[in-house]
Amino acid sequence: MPASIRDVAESAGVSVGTVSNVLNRPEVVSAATRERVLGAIAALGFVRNESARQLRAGSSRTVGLVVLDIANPFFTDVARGVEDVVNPAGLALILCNSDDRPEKESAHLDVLAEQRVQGVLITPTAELTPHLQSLRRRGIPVVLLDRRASGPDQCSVAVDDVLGGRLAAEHLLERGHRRIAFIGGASGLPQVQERHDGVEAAVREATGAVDELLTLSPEVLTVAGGREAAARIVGMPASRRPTAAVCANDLMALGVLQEMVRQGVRVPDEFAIVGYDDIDFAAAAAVPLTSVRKPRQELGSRAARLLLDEARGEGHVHVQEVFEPVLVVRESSRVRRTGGR
Amino acid sequence: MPASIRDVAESAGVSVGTVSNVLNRPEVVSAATRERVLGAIAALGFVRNESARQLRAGSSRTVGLVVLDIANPFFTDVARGVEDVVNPAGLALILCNSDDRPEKESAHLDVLAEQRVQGVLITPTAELTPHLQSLRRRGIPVVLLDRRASGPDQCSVAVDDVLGGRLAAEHLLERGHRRIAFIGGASGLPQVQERHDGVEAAVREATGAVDELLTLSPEVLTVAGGREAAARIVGMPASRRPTAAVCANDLMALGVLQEMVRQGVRVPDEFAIVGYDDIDFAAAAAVPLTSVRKPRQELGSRAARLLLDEARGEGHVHVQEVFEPVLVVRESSRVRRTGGR
DNA sequence: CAAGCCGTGTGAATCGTTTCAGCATGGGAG
DNA sequence: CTCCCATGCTGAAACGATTCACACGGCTTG
Repeated sequence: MPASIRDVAESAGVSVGTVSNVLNRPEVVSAATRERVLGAIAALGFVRNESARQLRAGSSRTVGLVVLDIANPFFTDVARGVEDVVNPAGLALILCNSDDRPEKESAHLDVLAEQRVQGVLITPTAELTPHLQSLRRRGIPVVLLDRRASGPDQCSVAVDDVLGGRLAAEHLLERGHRRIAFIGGASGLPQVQERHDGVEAAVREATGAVDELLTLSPEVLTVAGGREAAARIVGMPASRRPTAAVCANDLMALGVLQEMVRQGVRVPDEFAIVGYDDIDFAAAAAVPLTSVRKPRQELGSRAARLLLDEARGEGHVHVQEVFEPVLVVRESSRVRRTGGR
Repeated sequence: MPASIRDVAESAGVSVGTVSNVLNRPEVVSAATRERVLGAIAALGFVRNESARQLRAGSSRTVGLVVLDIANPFFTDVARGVEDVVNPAGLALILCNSDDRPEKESAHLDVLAEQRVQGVLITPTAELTPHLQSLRRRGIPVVLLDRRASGPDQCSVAVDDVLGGRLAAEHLLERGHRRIAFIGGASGLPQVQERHDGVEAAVREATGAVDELLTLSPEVLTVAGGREAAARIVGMPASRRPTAAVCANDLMALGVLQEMVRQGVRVPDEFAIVGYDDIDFAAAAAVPLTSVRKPRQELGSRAARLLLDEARGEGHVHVQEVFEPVLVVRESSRVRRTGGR
């Protein structure tokens, strides 16, 4: 129903080839003709049909971004970094939310493949779905985001999460904490596992044993999950109860904080909390959260640049970028009245 | 380069029409042929080219959502509501962020038009761009989100913001506050204007004058904007300084809170704050925020349902839905020591 | 036994754009 | 005057899937 390039051509009294030229290489068309064509385009309200162009061109002007949790500000910050690179390049971003569910992830990847996106940025769920492999086999660039590539045949942009976990744990150990909890999801995400490993290593080095490390795995990596974990901690006998927690992300840390406050446990005096990601809301929490900061926006923009480079082809070399996290100390882990150095 | 339907047909020894039938109406193909074709599809790794299908079909399997600020959790919650309706319907969601900038909004709308989306959900910037009108003229359904339609010729899903503003203000007035600030952006968004009007009306009714209402317009409707406004308030002489603020959204309320805390102003004792939207983080703030709650997810899902209905055609009637907001009282506006009833 | 029907499958037209070989036209160089 | 080239435009092929009229057997039916 909408006007096509043929209608424009007819109305301007030229051939379709000329209209296409006006659209794509205006310099080869004489000024007079160009004006006439542009007039017709405006008069008819012509809008190029991207499907047709794309069918001819073989690929679209879009890239896909698949995140684990769109409600987590960490990912919207990442998305903004991606957008800042991708839009100026004339590409549109299709933002998908997998909710950490492999089926949703696969479904989204299928759609992106059908759309013939130029490439996909993804923070995948724990197990890498075959859909991801098949995308790559089809020659569609895939860059892993916040997750290290398993081999040198793929780009990835991640953060040294072992270090991040270690920073968090060492900070608590220095503060005199000995019984520490690590709160991460049960989904088996490698990022989370690495954070755990960093914490564990630090605890072992400081105490000579890891018995002191309690690992809790709430169902989901959200505020609700944090609350769930905190409730379990509060339910423990005081003799075995940890005095501090490292959370695998800030949402869970906020959940832990909320539940502790609700149960009358004072933070940080009776229980210290360290989060991860350092989202903006961490600093604004009831008790401002100590957190492991990642360069969120830069993570996204760097990944997007790598993707565009790979999509351009021509001597692209795969890069596995690893950023260094930094610990930001705030109120939630301030030195304890009772213990400490 | 990827396998086309023709390759599949050849490999399975059937015509392309038959392959298409296997894909779209499997029941008209005999079981034996179907198996053979499916085998060929799997063997070749065939993925349907959506552009080609769409070129023929005339419209795509996508809808667009344009929001003012992707970093505002209010909008991600809305987006989730949209997704919950749209994905099960077999449609993909293209999420766009206008950052409250008309140029970005227009650019996104152009892209969506070229993509031939089934429809667009949008929280528009202050002035309605001509691009929006031209979309509608092209027969593409547009549903306004969190913004009332100006006429009965369009669907919209909004919240009674005059009421919301009134609820917030009456609450503060009951608590004994007289000099009240309204903190909203300078962008001229009608939603914000309506919240202001509600506050103003309540103040006038309670005090007989509106002199007591101070309106501040930070540049942006974000945490930074809130901080900016708070700094100005703190800089005022105590005699004229407001004792409470209604903020046009929770991000700004959080910013106000942060700045007040930083400047040593006690909340709520010296300064009370009411936010708007009731995002999850409002309850988790340093001082839990009183806020005007909107049904965020439902806003999105309702709008999406209206959009799908309109896109389906056949006797669609435009609906201007208005939800009622509810005030959720928390710590940031608890009764003052000094004043109050 | 002719007619009609059902179940399967074929093949060509079609969607709207891009691209490219090629055709006029006219002007300048030789 | 002829040759050549540049400029500006044309027209058709191509992209890949869908759809529809139609063909072909084999059956039922009257």
